[in-house]
This record gives sequence, structure tokens and C-alpha cells, in this order.
Amino acid sequence: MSATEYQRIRIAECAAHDGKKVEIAGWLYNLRRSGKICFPQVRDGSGVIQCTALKNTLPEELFEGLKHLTQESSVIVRGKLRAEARAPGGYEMEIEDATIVQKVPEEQPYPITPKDHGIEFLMDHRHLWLRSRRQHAVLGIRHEVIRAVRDYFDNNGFTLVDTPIFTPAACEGTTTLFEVNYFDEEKVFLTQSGQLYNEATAAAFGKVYTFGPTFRAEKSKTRRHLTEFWMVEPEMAYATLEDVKRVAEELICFVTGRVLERRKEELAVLERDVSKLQAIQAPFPRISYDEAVERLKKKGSEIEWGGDFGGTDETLLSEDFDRPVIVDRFPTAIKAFYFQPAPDRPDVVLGADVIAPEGYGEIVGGGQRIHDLDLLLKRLEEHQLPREAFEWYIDLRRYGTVPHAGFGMGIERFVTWMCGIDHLRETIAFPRMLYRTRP
RNA sequence: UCCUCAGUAGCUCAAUGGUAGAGCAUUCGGCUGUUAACCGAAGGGUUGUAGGUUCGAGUCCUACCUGAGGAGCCA
Repeated sequence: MSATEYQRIRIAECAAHDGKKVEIAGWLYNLRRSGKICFPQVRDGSGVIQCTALKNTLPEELFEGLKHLTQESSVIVRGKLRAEARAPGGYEMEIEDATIVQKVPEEQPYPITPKDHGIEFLMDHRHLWLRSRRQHAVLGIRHEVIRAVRDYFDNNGFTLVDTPIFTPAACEGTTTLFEVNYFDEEKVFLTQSGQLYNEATAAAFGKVYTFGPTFRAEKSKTRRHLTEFWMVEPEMAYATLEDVKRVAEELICFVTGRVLERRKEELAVLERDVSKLQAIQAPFPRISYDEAVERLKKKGSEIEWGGDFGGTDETLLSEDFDRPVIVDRFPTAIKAFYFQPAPDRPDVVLGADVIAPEGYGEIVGGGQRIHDLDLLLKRLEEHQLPREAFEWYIDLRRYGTVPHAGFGMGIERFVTWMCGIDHLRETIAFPRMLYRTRP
């Protein structure tokens, strides 16, 4: 029997090849064995399939080789595919031939066993942990989220214009930045937001977005923080706070719908309560910061008007709603210099945050930017920011300035929410956190 | 930076101040439908590090190291 009569397929395509002779190239996920029959489970990155190997139909060398395969050994199996109710996944291959590409040595077995492991051990073995079913599901959903985000903007007239990662100065003057030696003399910083550059490209293209990594040197050590994370930031010319709220709402509904539609299996692996995601429909409730503070006080929070929400406050707020809640008009004092003040109330700005349900916290933050030259200059001074570094940004108010607005959405927080998991670190292949930069 | 908790076999954990143990993983034996397979056996230990108290410390005390969760700050 030559190998050529078997068609190479991926496990995800099994349904289209029922009853056919196929070849699957992958890794041994798990193995159960009896005296004269064994059940190797093979994964190939697209799924997991159970195979059967029978002693009395295979050459002894092949049967013994399969029976003693170690976890994560690389193997190519060939045989006939059939629907089989007893097999997890619904399809099964009866092995007729196999090539063991590499057997993981018994004296140094694969470290991640099917039993429980602690988080330190798993994080140290992140390069291998990615092979597990659960991690595979999380990263599959991440991929879908990113694809849907890009589809949404691409289909709605936005142009992707990426912004630099090396930046000459603090964008916002608020958070701590990573400093990098740029050749011999100059110091530059890793970007904390592409927003200021987006304002320039929005004046060139009308509607733009940037999608890339973002760096924050905050010494935060919680389940909601990474030092390196991915953010999508749209920016629109001739737009207001109302446009920000509408676009954020549409985006969130579109992406959630896509995940529900295309990632049922992954959500099932994660045992995600999909009814919680099905509830994500427009319109989202909209409340003002003033009202949010009142609600929080009634719920026992110690927040006072003028303070920013803590993690607990966001959870308390989200408890009142079955879908994301939009909070707008924050105190001017706690927001970055570029926020447009409300025309009727200069003590609040035209900014909005979207807070996810189930305690997943802030997933979107943005608003309308200052378009008036004199006001911008005044704010830069109030925030004691070096005007020289912002000359190009000020230029945008000199040459055809218009009301404009945009927001940022943190991808990892969004994916954490979609997955219903409790820590951000599992939503990126190799998380960078305070005290962890390996592997 | 601060607060809290934890560190025992490769992994997950147990052990009243008195002989360091179990499950998983690995090896050997058994089983033709297993579903984190099961049954029997074997090998596997400087109890994070350094001091201290005690007749005796995995257990109590001190310092340090490492990790986790949280606060502040943020998406």
C-alpha cells in the first residue's frame, strides 16, 4: 500500500471526506490503550480526531509503535475516515499506516499532562501550553475578533493607516512610558496610543483606524493588565461624541455577532454562557458620569464626583445591565488634555467609555477632540506639556481644523470578555506583564 | 510602590512539633470501544534559601528569594 492513495486533509475538513482514505499530519494529543486495541488522539492545529489501531490488522511493529507513542510525539496517520458516534468529535480514523516523525523520549516526557497545573508552571511553558484545547480556543476567538474588527472598519469606509511605535514624547502625558535608547543621543518612547497621529491621518483620509501594539510601563499587577497589548483606534473627521458612541456600539455588536456565528466550537470548549453574548444588541444603555456616580454611591462605593472609577466601580456599574453600558461626560480634570469640553459645562468633557458586562471593565474609551487652536494651546500649557514637541499636532488646528472624534478598544480585554475567562494573559500568545517577559 | 496569600516527587496536592505520603506523568504486566480509560507493580525527595528556637522542625520565629491575587494607575 503506497502512501499516495491517501489524500492529506486537515481535521477540520473531516465531514467532507467521510468514508475516504485520508492522511492527517499532526501530534499525539492523548492515547488510551487496551491489550489489542488503542485509541491515539491526534491534533493537527485545526482539531482533534480519535483514531483506532487494531493489533490483528496491523503489522506488529506498527501497532507496538503506536501503542507506545508518547504525548505530543509528531506523527502522520493514514487510514479510512468514518462518522463514529462513540468518538469525541464525531469522526474516527481506522489507522492502516503511520509514520512516526519524532517520538518524544520517555525519559523526558511532555511536561503538560492532561491533569491540572498551576499558573506559574503553565506560564513558564507557555510555548507548549498553546497546544492545549483551551488555549487554542482562546486564540481562535482572538483571531476572529481581530478579523471582524478589521472587516467592520474596512466595510465602513475607514482606511488603515498604522502609526509609529517609536514616539518622541509622551502622547498624553499621563501614563508611564517605556524609554528606549535611539542610537546615541536621543531618547524615544514606545507608543501608548496612536491617537495623536490618527488625528493627522483622519484629516488626510476622513476616516482612519490604526491597529497595533501599545506599551504601558505602569506597575500594574492585576488580571486586567499587560505591559504590551493590542489596540484598535478609529478616528473620524467631522465627527462628534455622538458618532463615537454610535460607531463603538455598532462595532461591538458586529464583532460579538461574528464570534457567536463563527466560533461556536471554541465557545463550547471554554464553556462560555453564550446567552450572555446573545444579549449584546443595540441600543446600549447610555448614562452620564454624573448618573454613574449616583448609582455607585447607592451601591456603597466610596467614589466622589471628580474621581475616576476603580475596577470595583466598573463591576458594580455593569451589574445593572445585561449589555455594555456607555458612560459619557467625565470631569475635565481626570481626562487627557485633548478632550473637547462640553459647550454647556466646561467642567466635563465630551468623552465616553464603554464598560463591558459581567465585570469585564472598560473596553472602549474615547471622545471628541479639541479642534480650536487657542483652546488647545491653553490646555497644553495647563498640563505643562512641551509645546515644541506638539507643533505638528497644533498645525492640525491651523490648517482646516474640524470637529473630530475617535476611540480606542483594547483587544485583549475584548477577547477576555468574549471568552468569559478571568485573566487577560491567556488572550495573547506570549503575554508581557510586570515581572514576566519569558518565554 | 504598598497590602494579602503561597512555595513539599517532573506536575497537582496531603502530612496534630515525633518513621515525608497520594493521584497524575514515566517504566513493566493485564484488558478489542476507551472518553482526563481502568486494574496491579516499580523507580522517583537537600520540604525555595540562610539563620534561629527545640531532645526533635515540612510544621514555630527572623531575614531574603520566587510566584500569585489585589490596591493605586490604566485599555
